[in-house]
Amino acid sequence: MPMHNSEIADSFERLADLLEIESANPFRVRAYRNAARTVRGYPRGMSDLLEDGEDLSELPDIGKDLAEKIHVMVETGKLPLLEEVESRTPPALSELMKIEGLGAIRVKTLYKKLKVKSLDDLKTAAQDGKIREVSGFGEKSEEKIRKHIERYAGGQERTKLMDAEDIAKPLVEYLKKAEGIKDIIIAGSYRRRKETVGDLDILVTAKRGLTGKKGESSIMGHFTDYDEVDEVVSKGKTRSTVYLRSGMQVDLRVVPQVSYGAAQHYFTGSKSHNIAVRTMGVKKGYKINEYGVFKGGKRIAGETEKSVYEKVGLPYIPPELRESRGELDAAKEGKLPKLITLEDIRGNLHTHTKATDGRNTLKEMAQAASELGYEYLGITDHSKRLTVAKGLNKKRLLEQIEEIDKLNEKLDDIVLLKSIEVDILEDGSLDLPDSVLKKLDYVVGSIHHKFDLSRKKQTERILKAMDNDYFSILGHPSGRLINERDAYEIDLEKVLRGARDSGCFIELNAQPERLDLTDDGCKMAKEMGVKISIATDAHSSSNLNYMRFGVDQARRGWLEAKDVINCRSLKELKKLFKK
DNA sequence: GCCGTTTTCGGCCCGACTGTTTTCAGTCG
Repeated sequence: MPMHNSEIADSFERLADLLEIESANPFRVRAYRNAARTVRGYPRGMSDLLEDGEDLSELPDIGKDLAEKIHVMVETGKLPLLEEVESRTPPALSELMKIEGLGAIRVKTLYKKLKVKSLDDLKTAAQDGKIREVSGFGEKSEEKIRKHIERYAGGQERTKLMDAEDIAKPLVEYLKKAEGIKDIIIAGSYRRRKETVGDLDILVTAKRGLTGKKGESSIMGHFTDYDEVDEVVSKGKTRSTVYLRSGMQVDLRVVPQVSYGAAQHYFTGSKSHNIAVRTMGVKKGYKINEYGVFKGGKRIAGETEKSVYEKVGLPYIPPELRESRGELDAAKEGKLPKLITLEDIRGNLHTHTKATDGRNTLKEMAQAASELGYEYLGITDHSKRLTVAKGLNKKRLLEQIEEIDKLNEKLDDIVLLKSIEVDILEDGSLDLPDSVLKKLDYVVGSIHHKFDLSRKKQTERILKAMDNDYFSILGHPSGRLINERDAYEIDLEKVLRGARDSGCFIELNAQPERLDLTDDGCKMAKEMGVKISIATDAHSSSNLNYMRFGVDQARRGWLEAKDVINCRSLKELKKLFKK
């Protein structure tokens, strides 16, 4: 079993924590954290890179030493230095640092003074009132620790973007009512449209005259008075942090208007993108922070994000690209993609109806799609193997084909396309015979069972399915459900190559809990010349609106309208489906 | 431990906020 990037990153982070507790050189500690971030965010597996003979020390923040450590980890599954450190410092101390308000120094103090070696020890010490007796701690610290142990135990899973929207939108509406608020934006990974977000970073500017002490604190007061606030962690003139009842952490920051762009840039991240931009600024003799771009103490830019990028000689970079995945080089060379927008979408190629597990009729789906301004809507009900969804057999599919033909005669502003989401069986054959598949406009094939095949077998299964003359689009290619079910193992590069060679397309499933293909997957597909279908897998007419989540993900994957088949006209699309 | 148009040594982001202090250390982002 090859070591996954996240496991390598976890080991580096644990090592960094323990070294920090041991008071190691802080820059060495940071080096491990930086390396962890690089490895965690790297689109390709370290083991794959090594297999291809790549030199890992070429990666940012990975030098000779860490390249060798990764090599050893991939080979043996072990990080000897971590084991050595863990033999003299209790490994669980690393976990204690995840408790809000506890850093390396305080964890070390509690370990030395109270022999706190684990979360349980910490809990007991807090309950017994021992912590307040340690110098440097007090009653309040002890109370906070007690509270945050519970919060930590309640889980620290990232929130799906759609759920984050449900939490953020009413809060933003509420904040807008605060006296003196001028602009408001949710920054952070929410603005980068990442599939999940950790916390909400809300940025506001206040009206002139109200940016003084009084205006800001009234905004903060309004914020912390919000009904859903469960706990106020900190509250200051320019920054406050709360936990909502949902468990979501929200940071609110107030900046003056002249700093709005710089602050947006700073708080939108990603961190590595910001560092790279700041470094470019330093080389030009500027200092860039959340308040602006400064030259010798004088602000020379910062009211808009565009002005910040301009000062370092770059065009505006859309938030979705700010992940240090090559966007700065592309921007320097004037090669940023012209990202796809929701308006580019002309149809939806994966939807279900009442015939299987959908909620609406063909006609209702057609009408809803027409209202969205679509030219076409593909109907892809399930095939017979999926009995729980009343999957269609040959006879019922033929009936649906007839029904669609009839309906199309009556519809004048939209065309329904005949299709199926056919199950890919374990051996790579399809769940319905070619004799019926060939009557369809196109075919979506998906895996709904046997998720646990080996990577090799799962890949071969898909490759074989795509070889079928009538196969058009691979549906939800990894099968993952965010926070619920891991992706099944596939060699995506091989699948993409297979798709290219057999004239197939890959779906970006826009369901907020799927978002499958990933952003990195989209980018890889684009680089390999494989086109994408962004589709909602709608099980009701209202689900058609999930398209925007798919478009967001596509933008994170650098996709342009020309990379997406459902940005084509119906005529062009039909040509694409002819193998 | 990484990095280099100030290149093999000497830097490595820093401001806001809290709590425990009595002028500041620790944490966070």
